[in-house]
Amino acid sequence: MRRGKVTSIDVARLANVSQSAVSRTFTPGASVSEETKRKVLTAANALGYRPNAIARTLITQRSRIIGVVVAYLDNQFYPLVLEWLSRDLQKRGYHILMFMADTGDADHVLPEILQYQIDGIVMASATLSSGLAQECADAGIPVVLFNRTVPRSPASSVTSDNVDGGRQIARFLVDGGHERIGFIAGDPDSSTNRDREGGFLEEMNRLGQRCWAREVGNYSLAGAVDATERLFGHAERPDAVFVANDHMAIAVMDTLRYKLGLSIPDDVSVVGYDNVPQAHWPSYNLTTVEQPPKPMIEATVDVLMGQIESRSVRRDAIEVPGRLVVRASARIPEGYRVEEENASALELR
Amino acid sequence: MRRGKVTSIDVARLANVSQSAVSRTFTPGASVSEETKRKVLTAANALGYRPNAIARTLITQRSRIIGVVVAYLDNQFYPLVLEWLSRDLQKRGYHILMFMADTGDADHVLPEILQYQIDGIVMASATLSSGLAQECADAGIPVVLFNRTVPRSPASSVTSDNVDGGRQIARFLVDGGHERIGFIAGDPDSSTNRDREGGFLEEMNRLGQRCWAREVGNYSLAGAVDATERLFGHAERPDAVFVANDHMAIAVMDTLRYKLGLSIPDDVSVVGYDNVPQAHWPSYNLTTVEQPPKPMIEATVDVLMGQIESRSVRRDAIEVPGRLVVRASARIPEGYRVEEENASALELR
DNA sequence: CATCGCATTGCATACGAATGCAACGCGATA
DNA sequence: TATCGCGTTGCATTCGTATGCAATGCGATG
Repeated sequence: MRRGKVTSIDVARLANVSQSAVSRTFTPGASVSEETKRKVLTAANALGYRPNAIARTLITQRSRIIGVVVAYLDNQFYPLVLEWLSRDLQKRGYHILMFMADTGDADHVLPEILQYQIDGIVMASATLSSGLAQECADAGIPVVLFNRTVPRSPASSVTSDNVDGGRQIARFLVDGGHERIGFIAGDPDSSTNRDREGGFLEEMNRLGQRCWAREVGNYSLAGAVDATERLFGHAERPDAVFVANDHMAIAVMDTLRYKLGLSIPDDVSVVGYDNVPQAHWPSYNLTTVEQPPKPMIEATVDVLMGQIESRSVRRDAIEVPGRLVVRASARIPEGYRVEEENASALELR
Repeated sequence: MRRGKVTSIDVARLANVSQSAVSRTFTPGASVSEETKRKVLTAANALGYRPNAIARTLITQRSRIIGVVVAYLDNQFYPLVLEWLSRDLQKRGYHILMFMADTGDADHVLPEILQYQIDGIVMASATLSSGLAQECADAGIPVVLFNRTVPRSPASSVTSDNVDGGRQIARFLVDGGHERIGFIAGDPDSSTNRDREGGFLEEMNRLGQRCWAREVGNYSLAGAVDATERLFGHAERPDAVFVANDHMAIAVMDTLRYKLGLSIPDDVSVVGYDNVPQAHWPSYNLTTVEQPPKPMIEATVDVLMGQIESRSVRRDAIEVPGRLVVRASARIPEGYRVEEENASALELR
């Protein structure tokens, strides 16, 4: 009895049928009579039989496991993505095998991943080199870069329109009458930062302004604090900052208020990116661009399932629109509608 | 070449050895000469061979996979646990298969879990009935309840000393001269809430006070907001609140400040539990009891590895001490040392 | 009544790696 | 030179399930 040692053969024996019959009973669409199925289910139930997913994987060449690579989980955006992605996949009979990458680069975990015969890979807050992405493609394993793109990579990607988001923010801040608009960058090598900054600068330029100052925060809290101190360490300081994501923006706000004694938005406007749950906590009330998690996750699952079912690895690139969410952390220009939060501003789910 | 179709047989053929030799090369401690090993590794490298973990699992009866069941990830405590647990396990060659439970009760995901022949289970922010825990024990699968206990369950558990934490908070608040101390409970059925509340009430009693008022917040943000409004909705209001975890305490603070216009800690002291990263964000500066994640995770991994290696499922119950972390959200009595945060209060990692 | 077709069933094999067992080779020893 | 022992090696089997193929039985049709 130990180690869940009930096999299809045990069930077959008890039900007086062949092992094939047992297998067919648990294979949707297989050819079994109602009568046989009933006998098998009764026996299976009596013995507490559960099909062995590992053995099934070996023969069908499908594990129904998706490898998810993450580099960090302290930016709240990612835990939420993980939760919903997992629920979505679970509904379809798939499960997540987690891999933590040390830095943003996940190449070193790939060999481990490949050992598990997973059906697909999702990279979130981590990137894969084109070389390894190609290797996955050759092996017939679909890869989705979540919230990232890599130029000539064969991997698929799901992102929000970061360039447009950057533009919206530039317009919003200029419309608000700001004249010294600064930028705190995330990881300068990341596609999210490049796109957000690119759109932002482009639109600033179109509107006849230049980015007044720029510091790098590397998407970390400590980096954001330092960047803020550098940015505001001079006699003349910015009257607005665009911070490349909410995670940093919150640290920026705290630093501005509690270390530099500035008032938001009276002394300085702050805008972030992502719309993480904390962004509408009353302490922050952060104006930001939403990256809609649900649509992004749905797209990710669709891409994966599509490629898995058709057994063809393609390069799908899905981009969902982002939406400016206006709250109170930045001066509000004429014509912008302030986000109406739920009855309680803290109803997060 | 597709589907990573390189098997140990292919390698054996190329290296002019038997399949056994290939297997032994990749099995630490097996009997192979240096010479053979070299040939095999060369061939394996040339073909890009990776042992198939699924096939290995089938024969060795060990998957090196730990099933982790979580009910939600919005309380920051859990993503961090997940991250570190995953890193710890990865170092030892184990990986996490994630399961999301719908409510706190995880019984319905167990059948799915069992199909994957996992070597152990960790339940975090989710509970298993004693019946199913017993089933796992019978199947030889160790189960660790993380941050939870269940009375007569055969499952192991790792917790911090919640009773003592509750006592420390009572003492701290009474020492602070508070006279109307309220409590906002989490999930009343959870062991964490019971223990924290139990220790708290016991010590209050010992010090000659009673809990002035109590509301239930169910460990959710919305619940905490409502509980706060009920608790402070009368003419006479508490001069201190103990909130059963930080996640809720933050919502409580925001509600007190921005909805009720109260000042912390001048009008009311707030104390939480867990010491999540947000607790030392300058906006909150929350006094709380730390549940030390690293020791708790180490204990969890030790328990799992111990039981897996000895092939014996026991009921280990590990309890690590908690520590009161004094910050600025509650009036500070004589004799308590305020926590010195790192250079930057935002250096979280 | 003979024939055909379809649905159901069992047999045998395959998936990829680990391992008990026996055989082998080599050097050391008597 | 014959024997012993140890370190290597290959053979054959095993893990638990899925599935192609052939065999069976049944009712329907002519």
